Amino acid sequence: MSKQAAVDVRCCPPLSERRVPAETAAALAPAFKALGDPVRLQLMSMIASAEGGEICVCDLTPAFDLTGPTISHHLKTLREAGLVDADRRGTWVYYRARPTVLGQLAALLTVVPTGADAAPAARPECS
Amino acid sequence: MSKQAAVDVRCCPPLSERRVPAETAAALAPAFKALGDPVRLQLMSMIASAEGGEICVCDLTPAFDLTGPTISHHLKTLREAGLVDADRRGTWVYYRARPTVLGQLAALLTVVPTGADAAPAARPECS
DNA sequence: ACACTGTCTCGACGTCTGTCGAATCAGACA
DNA sequence: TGTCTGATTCGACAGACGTCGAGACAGTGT
Repeated sequence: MSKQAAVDVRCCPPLSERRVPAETAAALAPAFKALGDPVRLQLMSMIASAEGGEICVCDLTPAFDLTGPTISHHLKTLREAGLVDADRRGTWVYYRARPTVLGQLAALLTVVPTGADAAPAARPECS
Repeated sequence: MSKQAAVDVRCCPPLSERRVPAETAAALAPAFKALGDPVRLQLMSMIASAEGGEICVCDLTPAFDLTGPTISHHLKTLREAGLVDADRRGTWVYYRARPTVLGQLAALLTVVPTGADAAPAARPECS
């Protein structure tokens, strides 16, 4: 308890809109740092895209060439960054994404189409 | 040259939409890692929100309680992550944001309001 | 009660990171 | 040319990070 403090910050004016104050940077940086490892980025994706909104650690671990303790460590990092929630159910532990925090980070990085375009259509949608 | 290789990856289906493949994670993680430091997050913001789209290192350095070399080191990190571009003009060096990469990261984190989702309003929009 | 399975914590290790001061490089201007 | 200022690179150091094996903890089932 008392961990997972990160990202209490009010909200999220785009990075490029106005200068991010030091406290906001200090609160948000840990979340970015947590995503700054390939393994954790994949874990985050597997959790966020899981059927039913949650996924068992037992499905996460075998997807990597890493030991259980190492995966557990990475999950802890994601948890402490406030990006995911864990929930033990019987023998297994399920992880669930916290869309709010993810949304804050996305909003912060959103590139405002400086000039005309005001619509949030800034979703490259990829081709 | 030859540095700043990061983020050549095609594009950006939201993290929560489909599982991010290992190569994509490996390519994108360095960018998140670069933003995972409070100082660099502030630097990135100052650069991205600068008037005229660019800002002089001489305006960046005095904004922190850090030495010149340290700021220079952080700027190099942002450069190598492909997040900014540097441009020397006479005595001064100007930094400019690369909105494309920023947009990719934002798209990746975007929370799709996928039908039955606990969280309403995907874009907190801040109040 | 016991054993078994799944997950986490602990301690250790080598590597990477953030910071600094000193030295170097790039232009401007006498 | 020489000197000055702004920015980067270099070398060093303490601390943080990613990884592992061993052990502890939580539930299930016999």
